[in-house]
Amino acid sequence: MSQYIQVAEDEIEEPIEIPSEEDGSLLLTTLGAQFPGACGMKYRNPATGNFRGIRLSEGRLHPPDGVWGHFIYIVVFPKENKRKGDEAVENPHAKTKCLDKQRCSDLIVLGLPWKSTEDDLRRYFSGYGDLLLVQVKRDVKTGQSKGFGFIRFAEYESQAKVVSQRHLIDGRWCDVTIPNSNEGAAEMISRKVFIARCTEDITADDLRQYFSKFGEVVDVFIPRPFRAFAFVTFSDPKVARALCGEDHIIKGASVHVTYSSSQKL
DNA sequence: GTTGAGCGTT
Repeated sequence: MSQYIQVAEDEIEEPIEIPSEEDGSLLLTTLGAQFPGACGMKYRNPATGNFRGIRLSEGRLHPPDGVWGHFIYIVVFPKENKRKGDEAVENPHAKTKCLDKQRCSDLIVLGLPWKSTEDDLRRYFSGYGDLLLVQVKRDVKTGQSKGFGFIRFAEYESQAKVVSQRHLIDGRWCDVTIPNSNEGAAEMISRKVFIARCTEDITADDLRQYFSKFGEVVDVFIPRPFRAFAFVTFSDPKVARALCGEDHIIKGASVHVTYSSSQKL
């Protein structure tokens, strides 16, 4: 029969009571309704003092030895959410940690009228939430718009809403999607990452300072003359790997992190 | 001065 199970974000937080299904299993979706981004549960085994994982099968969590009992269960979130130096970890408001799974990305806006400006885009999309980036791509010589641009929201909810519909901007229907990130060689192991789309005012110090919050930076290299990219080397390859595929805003520019294509390991 | 699927000065 259905019962209520005590679940908490961690051992010091107050538990929430969450209902199981008729067969005693707990739907992961039910857990996710209270703890967005949750991927499992664990509990402290009194006999050993260790955590024990709860069995998950086809979206259902199953009680240990057939009964939930009086334990307080702890929600488990994906490992990426616990990245060292991530601001969500330092944030005292634990709730933001759950939403961390769904991070904002840059969004491409396709089909813009030739005349649309960044101000037009900002005016239009600010109705959906706070914007961290607004760009209209132009021919560097003529200044003529290429008919597409990029935006980025502060909140994932804004992003989710915007990509779910078409947009009438200055009389033309535009599509907004997550851009093609050229993440081909995913499983290479390296401490060095390639930083694409750098602007000329981003210095080596800027890069070092910015990326240090994710892990120890051991080298920064910016090719001269300016070529709009740079290399950052971390002491820990795990930090490099975690950052790959991400976009980061530095001095107003959305830089893109990948592994560098030509690399001697 | 033009255009209308795509992907951001590697």
